[in-house]
Amino acid sequence: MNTKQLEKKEAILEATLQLITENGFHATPMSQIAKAAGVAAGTIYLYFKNKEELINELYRVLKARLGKAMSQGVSPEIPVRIAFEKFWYNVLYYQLKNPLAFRFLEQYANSPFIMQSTLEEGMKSFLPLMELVKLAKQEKMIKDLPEYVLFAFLHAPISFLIKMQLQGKLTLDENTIAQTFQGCWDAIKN
Amino acid sequence: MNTKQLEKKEAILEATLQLITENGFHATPMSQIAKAAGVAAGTIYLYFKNKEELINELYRVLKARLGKAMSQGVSPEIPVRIAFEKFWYNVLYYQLKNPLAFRFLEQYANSPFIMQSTLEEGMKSFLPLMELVKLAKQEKMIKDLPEYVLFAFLHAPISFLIKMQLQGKLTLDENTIAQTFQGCWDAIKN
Amino acid sequence: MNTKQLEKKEAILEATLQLITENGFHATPMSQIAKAAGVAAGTIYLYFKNKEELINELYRVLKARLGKAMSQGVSPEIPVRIAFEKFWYNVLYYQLKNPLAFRFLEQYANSPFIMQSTLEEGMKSFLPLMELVKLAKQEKMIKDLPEYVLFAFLHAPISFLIKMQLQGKLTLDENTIAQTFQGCWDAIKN
Amino acid sequence: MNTKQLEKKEAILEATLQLITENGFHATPMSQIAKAAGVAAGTIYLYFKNKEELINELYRVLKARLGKAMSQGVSPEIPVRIAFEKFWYNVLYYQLKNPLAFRFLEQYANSPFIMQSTLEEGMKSFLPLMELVKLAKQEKMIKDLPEYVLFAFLHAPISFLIKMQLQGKLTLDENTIAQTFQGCWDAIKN
DNA sequence: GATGAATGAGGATTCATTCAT
DNA sequence: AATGAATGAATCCTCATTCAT
Repeated sequence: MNTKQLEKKEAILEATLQLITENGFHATPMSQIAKAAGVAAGTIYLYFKNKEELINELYRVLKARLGKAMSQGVSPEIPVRIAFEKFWYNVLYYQLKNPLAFRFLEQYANSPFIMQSTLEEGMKSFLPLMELVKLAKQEKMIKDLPEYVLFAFLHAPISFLIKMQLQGKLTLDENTIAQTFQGCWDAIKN
Repeated sequence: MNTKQLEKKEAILEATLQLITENGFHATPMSQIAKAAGVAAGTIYLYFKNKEELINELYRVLKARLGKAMSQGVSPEIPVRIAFEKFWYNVLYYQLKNPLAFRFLEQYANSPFIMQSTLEEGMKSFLPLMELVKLAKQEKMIKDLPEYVLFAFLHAPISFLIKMQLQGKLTLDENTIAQTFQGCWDAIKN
Repeated sequence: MNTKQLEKKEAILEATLQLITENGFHATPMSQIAKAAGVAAGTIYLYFKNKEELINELYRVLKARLGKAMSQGVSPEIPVRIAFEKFWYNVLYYQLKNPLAFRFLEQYANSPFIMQSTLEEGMKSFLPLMELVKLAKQEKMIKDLPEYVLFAFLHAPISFLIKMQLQGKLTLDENTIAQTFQGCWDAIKN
Repeated sequence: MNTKQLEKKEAILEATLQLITENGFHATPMSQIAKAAGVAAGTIYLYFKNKEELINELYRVLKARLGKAMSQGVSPEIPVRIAFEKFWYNVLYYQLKNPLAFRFLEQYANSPFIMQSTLEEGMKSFLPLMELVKLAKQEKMIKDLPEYVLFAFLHAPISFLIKMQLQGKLTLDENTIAQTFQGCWDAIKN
């Protein structure tokens, strides 16, 4: 695929994200996506098999971007506690800077439109964090709990708070954010 | 509305919960709901103005049930720490016993089908817990953080874990559950 | 049928006239008619076989009333010219005083809802006038034209003008009315 | 719109005229119109926003055609009396040659399906005749009556007689037609 | 590759009519 | 006689997808 085609595909995904997040899957006709992306309706089908494939691909792309952003600046030589903090802040700031992507992932992670296989592939974004959890657990730095439970404490409150912030119910200042991370850490630290 | 009519309305809501949670809003025709509820298609419209009203009413009903279950056995004279635990366990067990309701609420809380007003009404279910948070904060039993943050630590990890358990990714035994609550408490306690 | 029943039937016809003239046949559900008439939906079917029968009966009733009003004060001993005038004025004033009935008859005379037999029965309202036309023609007081043509000159312009007046496009004062009748007469007189 | 598309639009209008005049607006499903026009149901919606728009457009088109036919061969240099006659005969023959259009216009001019704006646009077809009426009145060739009254004498009887003829109640021969026009003229001439 | 006109299946909703009460 | 809850057939319209250009 050449550059022009990649741009076209990207435009379609971008339009889909925008429209489908605001209006919902079935309230967004393919024709509307095509219009917003500046292509003809039929063109979408040159890049995506059908509407379901389109939305699944969007899910994959956004999850991959999130995963990439999350691991930014994290490397094995960094102390574990600091690595956790980096992951945590990376996710927080990335989500706040990409509210549409965040809302899309929240909305469709539980929907019947996203296939099981897509969901599982999406989980891979969190692999580096899961690895760190495993490591820290082995080193007794954090509690001896099932990994999903430890992950829950790191992941779930933050998502909830981002949602609240995006809904305007809350404004997270630097200080609160720091305390919130501290809370997460208090929940799991040994 | 007499008993027979109430039963009919209940049957429609039940069928809606079942079908819409499994297949999604638009993949579930009203005719299918009617059939599953044992009524004619037109009958649904005697009880609900339209499909959107139906799903919003379902949301309201399920939220109200959850709210009622959550406050079971909680009263002002109970020590704060115990009250938190009661709320927390009530939610956990109610959700695990009502997986369809849980999945429905997860799926539709972020969807465009549920109206703002419905969402706001639904928030009332958590009022008693929010009040307790406020009280505990005043009494310096828990950290001096925005109430939404404190709430996030109590609410979000549990929801995440229920989802994992319902997806079969995890089995929460008594011991893990207890430790998980301890983690929540560690996150917020002073 | 006792008085109470007659009143009920009359109320149904009245509601039908009102609603169906304003909104149209298919935009007026039987349930709405029932409500406006102060009866239950099923009750209408005790008095009329179905919706079509109801509207046909309404047509018959209104035509009969018009016919009755039209012949008011006309009798064989009156001079022909005066009799014409009486008919003509009777129709004019009756229609202006019963705009709903006028609009209904205008609207439904050409619609597929009114059966041929109803239309033909309705024509009987005009029999006395037709008889007068026949007589006047024989007596060479008016032109030797087909009776329908003569009738057209007496009937059609007046209907058109009533419609205009009801639409607010025109206000017929005494003088204009007199001149208009004169025009009709000029058209047919010998 | 290219030729093929114009033909398609025309076919849809033609089918609509046919079916809706015979059976009525609500007794004619869009699917039936589509079938008769040789297109798919959805295709109609490429050319007309909805059923109401379709019928309104049909009204506009037929009114415009009538207007065009009416003014055929009329020009300012023609003597007024002759111009009236031309208008009058043009309308008569056009309507007799296009009975479906006539019946449609009769039926829907008073229906709630035709919007006020459509009606008003349709009135423009008669502008040339109205102008002539105004002129003749100024020149004292015809009576000093409100223009609508003068128009009524020219327009209404003819419509009535066309209807009678189309219903088979009457056969207008050359001679009768001429005398009928004479009647109209007698009604308004000074 | 790109277009967008055309398709036609599918579904929400309405409403005339019935019938148990 | 009167009710009004229940029915389910009927129809408008949308929209994913195709395919001739």
